[in-house]
Amino acid sequence: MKIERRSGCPINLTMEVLGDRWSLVVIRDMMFGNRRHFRELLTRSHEGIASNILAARLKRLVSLGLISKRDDPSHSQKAIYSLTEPAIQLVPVLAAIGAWGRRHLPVTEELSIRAQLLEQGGEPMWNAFMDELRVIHVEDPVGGANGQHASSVLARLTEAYDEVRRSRGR
Amino acid sequence: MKIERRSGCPINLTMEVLGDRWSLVVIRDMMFGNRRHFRELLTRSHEGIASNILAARLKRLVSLGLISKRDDPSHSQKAIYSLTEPAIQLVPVLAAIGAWGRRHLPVTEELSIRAQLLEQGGEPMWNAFMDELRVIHVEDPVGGANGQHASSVLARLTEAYDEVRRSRGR
DNA sequence: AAATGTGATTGCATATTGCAACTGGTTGTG
DNA sequence: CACAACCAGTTGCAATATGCAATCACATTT
Repeated sequence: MKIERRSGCPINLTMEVLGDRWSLVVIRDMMFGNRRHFRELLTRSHEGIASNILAARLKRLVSLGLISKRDDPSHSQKAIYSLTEPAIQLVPVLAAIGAWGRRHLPVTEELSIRAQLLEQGGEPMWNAFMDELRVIHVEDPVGGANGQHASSVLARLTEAYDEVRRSRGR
Repeated sequence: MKIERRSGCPINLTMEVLGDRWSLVVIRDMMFGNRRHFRELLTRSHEGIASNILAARLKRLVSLGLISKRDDPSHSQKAIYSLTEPAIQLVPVLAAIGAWGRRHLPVTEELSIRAQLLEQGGEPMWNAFMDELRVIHVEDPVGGANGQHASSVLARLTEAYDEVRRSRGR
């Protein structure tokens, strides 16, 4: 995948890589929702990404080295997508973006509770979260995709999210 | 300006507002380069943004409330663009993005020195910087556009940038 | 009067996005 | 074994966005 490189500015280059409508949303779903298969990303997306766009984004992110793709041993047709180290290091970026969006945009409570916890947790929580992501995406992507690892930060975020959803009647 | 609102997730909503190739680059130039006029943003852009795209982005960002536009008293045709409070609060986001880009993308030294200093400075520096931005963009946008205010953080960043440029022969 | 500076707009080609339908294959079930 | 459900995408097509070069109407400076 060619990246334009109109300048060597870190902000510009990051926008050339992630400055589109969907890339960060896909990474968000993989990171916070542990969506690891094409169908999961497609059908459980709150925003309703189109299948051709999802396919194009996944291909692009793989070629840029932000995510990896491997066969799922349980099903010859299934593929497991995993975050790579560069994408895992986007945790502080997503935390900052989430904190900003929560303050300045019309977010809903259930979908912003995780951003709030992540902001409150600060750097120690981000580091713990990144360590967990390394286990389930890099060290054991297959087991990680199947939920075979205890992840305390991810579990706390997910629990808080489910809690709000329940209390609002789902 | 309509924002789609495909979901109330803070990350999604932020991408609906800022998830394109140019918006954050324009905000970056206003923030770190104090570019406050159309021509400045157009001709002193490292990336060479096209004039119609710049015009469209400025209009959009004004309508979203991220930047404001007022007449320049020194020239009846000139307009001064200023960051508003929401855009000023993007400082931590840009710091995180700059830090990530500096680590994972092929940045040049001269264009990443500011990202490095901003990362090292941490939250105290970001807060001081945001205070300075409030002075030159919100409290006195006209004087701020003319460089009439002492800004220690911005001055330090700019100085470091000029220093690297000189030492590499510009 | 002429040159330059100002914030844009226009025309046109190409690229991206969004949506719906569809493809070729695998797995699980009665 | 037949058949439905599941799987990762692809295809066709319309609408929108981007990129580039030229141009515009007006203001200020020389």
